[in-house]
Amino acid sequence: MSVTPKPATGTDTSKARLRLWLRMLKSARGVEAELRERLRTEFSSTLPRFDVMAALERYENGLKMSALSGVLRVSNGNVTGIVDRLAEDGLVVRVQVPGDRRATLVRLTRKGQQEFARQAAAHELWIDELLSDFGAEEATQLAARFEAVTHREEGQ
Amino acid sequence: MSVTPKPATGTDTSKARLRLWLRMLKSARGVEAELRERLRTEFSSTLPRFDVMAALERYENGLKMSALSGVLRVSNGNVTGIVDRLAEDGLVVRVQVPGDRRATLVRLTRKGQQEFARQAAAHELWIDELLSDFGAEEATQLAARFEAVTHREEGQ
DNA sequence: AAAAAGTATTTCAAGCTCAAAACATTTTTG
DNA sequence: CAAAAATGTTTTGAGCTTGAAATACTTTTT
Repeated sequence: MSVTPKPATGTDTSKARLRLWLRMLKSARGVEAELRERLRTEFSSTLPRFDVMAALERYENGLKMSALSGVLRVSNGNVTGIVDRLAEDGLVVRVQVPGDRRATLVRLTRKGQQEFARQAAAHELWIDELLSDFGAEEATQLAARFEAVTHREEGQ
Repeated sequence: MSVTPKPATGTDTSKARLRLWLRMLKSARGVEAELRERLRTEFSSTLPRFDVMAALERYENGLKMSALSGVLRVSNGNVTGIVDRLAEDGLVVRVQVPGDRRATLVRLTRKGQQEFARQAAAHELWIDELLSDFGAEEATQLAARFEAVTHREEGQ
């Protein structure tokens, strides 16, 4: 009698979890693909760019590159290229941090704020449409249930 | 009085749906990242490679390149590179289709079947662990609920 | 003050991803 | 039959992604 149930392949439960995962993945990928497509055609942009702008929107004082990759949970080097391109388009700026010559703060420009506002409004409408099978209550319930998965994955 | 409710940003319902989407995305990405990491460290492989092998497993007679990208719902050109690398490793083979000199059939080799069996067993255990917050019943229920999202996204 | 350890960011190589273009071959049409 | 349309695949170019290495600077230790 072990305290932790012995993990076994082929259990009813493990099969059900596997099916759930496959569904979740298919759903999430489907919605994501649709969002990518619409960002591309309607705003000539991408999901990673949108994600970066969304993060910067929440932190008006700007974020250091490392903080940005931390918030987005992507690798350090990853953000460099995305911010490079956003900066080329004048949507963000890199600002030197006074006391520390290593660090830079990334911030949305006014233009970036305006552009993000447009995209975010469209984004919310799209999600509303794509998840229209869920009512307010069910959506709230399900969201709560998924916290479990999220929290299992290390802090925050 | 319109038949379809007028879409509006900032509704309670649309806010709830947005939160649900953000949670789903975070959960799915978290699990996916963990799977990628484990495939990388334990099998020196990747999720796309695993996906391709899983598809080929289900179709023992092999799949044409176009059918493969159709099943996986990724672009045509995408699969080319993944299959190239799997073929280099001797896990799949390209077989000429008798009547049609344009097409090739991709098939798992014996080695590919054996390797996939190892990985699939580990994969099921990982999912069982990562989704351990869901019991058999809840998992089944949720999976059913997500069919809605999947089916909203065009055929199959 | 020099050395070592730590922090912040970028660069690099490899692989994934897409849409669009290019090729090759087959089928249909005029 | 020849031209045109359709089908099957690969190539191409741009961007995203990662982990690891390289750079640059700051703080702590000795």
